[in-house]
Amino acid sequence: MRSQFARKSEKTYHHGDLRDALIKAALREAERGGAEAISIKALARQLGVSQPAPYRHFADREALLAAVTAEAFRQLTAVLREAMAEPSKQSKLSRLAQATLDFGLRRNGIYRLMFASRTVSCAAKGSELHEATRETFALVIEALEAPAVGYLRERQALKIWAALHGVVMLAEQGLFTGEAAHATREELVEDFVNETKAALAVAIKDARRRTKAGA
Amino acid sequence: MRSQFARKSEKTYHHGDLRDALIKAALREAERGGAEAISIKALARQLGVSQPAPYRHFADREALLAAVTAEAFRQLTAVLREAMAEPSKQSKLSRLAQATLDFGLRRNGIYRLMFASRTVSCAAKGSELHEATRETFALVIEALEAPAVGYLRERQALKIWAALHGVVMLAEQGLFTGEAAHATREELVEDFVNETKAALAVAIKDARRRTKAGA
DNA sequence: TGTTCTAAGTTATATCCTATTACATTCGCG
DNA sequence: CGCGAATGTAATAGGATATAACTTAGAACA
Repeated sequence: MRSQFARKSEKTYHHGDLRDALIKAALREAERGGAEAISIKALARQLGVSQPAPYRHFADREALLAAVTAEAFRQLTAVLREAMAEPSKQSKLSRLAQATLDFGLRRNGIYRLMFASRTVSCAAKGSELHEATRETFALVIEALEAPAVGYLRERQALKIWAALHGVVMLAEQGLFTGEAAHATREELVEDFVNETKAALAVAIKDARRRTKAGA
Repeated sequence: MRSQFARKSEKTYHHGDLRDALIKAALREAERGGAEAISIKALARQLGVSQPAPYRHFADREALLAAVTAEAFRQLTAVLREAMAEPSKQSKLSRLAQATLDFGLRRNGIYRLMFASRTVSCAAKGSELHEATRETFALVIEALEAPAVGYLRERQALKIWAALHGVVMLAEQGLFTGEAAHATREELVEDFVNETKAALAVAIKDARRRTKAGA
């Protein structure tokens, strides 16, 4: 693999790994400015190739965005997996939650690309992007550290996942800076984490009791 | 006020109320397609004025988006106020929550304009847009139907507001259509509503007990 | 090893969009 | 009624997406 820097000096006809370089460069652009900041023309310029060259690798801008978003989801998955793996007094769920918040705020442009654009909802069922999002969600379920009892886990995972995104969104909007913000974002996230744990414990106990009664 | 249709037939030099017509037309465009679907040029064409005419009313595209977003917030506020006002067996909070979900899904393009773009976070403190968002949030606090005890209300309002947005986001992403979706969106929202009520009741009772002890 | 096929570049071009400048028209107020 | 400000228009510059037709080099096989 030839880097985009090598390309600039060596000036070979073929870039070597333009597709990958485009995704990486697009991620950098999205980091500040979200999806709107991604311009195929500008990327081509950056990488030292002609303006239409990227179209050899992506049918159109949407296709590039989908690939970039998929890569972003994989990065988030990696970050969350790492956060869950490191030894800590906190629960896995708490670490996943705080890591999500951190990712959402620190890399907000990318985060908006992932959750606030229509790219994901347009992804077909077997697509790279669709798979990447499902893998991330699977990690949320794993973080609950609860046995699979019907769909209880999935339901609680959906709830905490939704709540987390809401906190990131409102934080980005600046709703935490006014007089309303006597709760920090981290505190709110921890609230949601604790409520999730409690609800999950109750629901599972309840389900088991019912199973026993039925047997 | 002269409508954009009158403009087309009468063909007067001055539109009459171009600023307002632009905002209304832009809202229609945003309804399908979000912010990206708003093109100043296309709007001008629709309204039968020259392409640069809109720039007499908005410094640039961002300024138009801000005005459109502010109008969207006012519409949401109106919808929520109405939902809260109508007689119902449900609590005010529940009605506000379900109405928000409905708005977020039915008018998703506009919703994304309001919550998923950087327009709001860039709004200056005294701006029209900033005021419109604060008014909406004030309604959330009102829906709690709780006395002001410190910042307890604000905190719970933030939490339910965040959770609601999360549900809308994930629903739009299609996370409710897989095997994980044995809970409908409405059920999840109702869960959050109930948790909020419970948490609020506990917190207020707790705060009062402490006040009494202190007195 | 040499030929050829194909993937991955290039240049040229069409079309759309934002935004500015300089000019024209009309509204409203003294 | 006349003049200035508000609100239009035409012309134009510059950037973006996307396609078509042409070119190059890498690989694959005789």
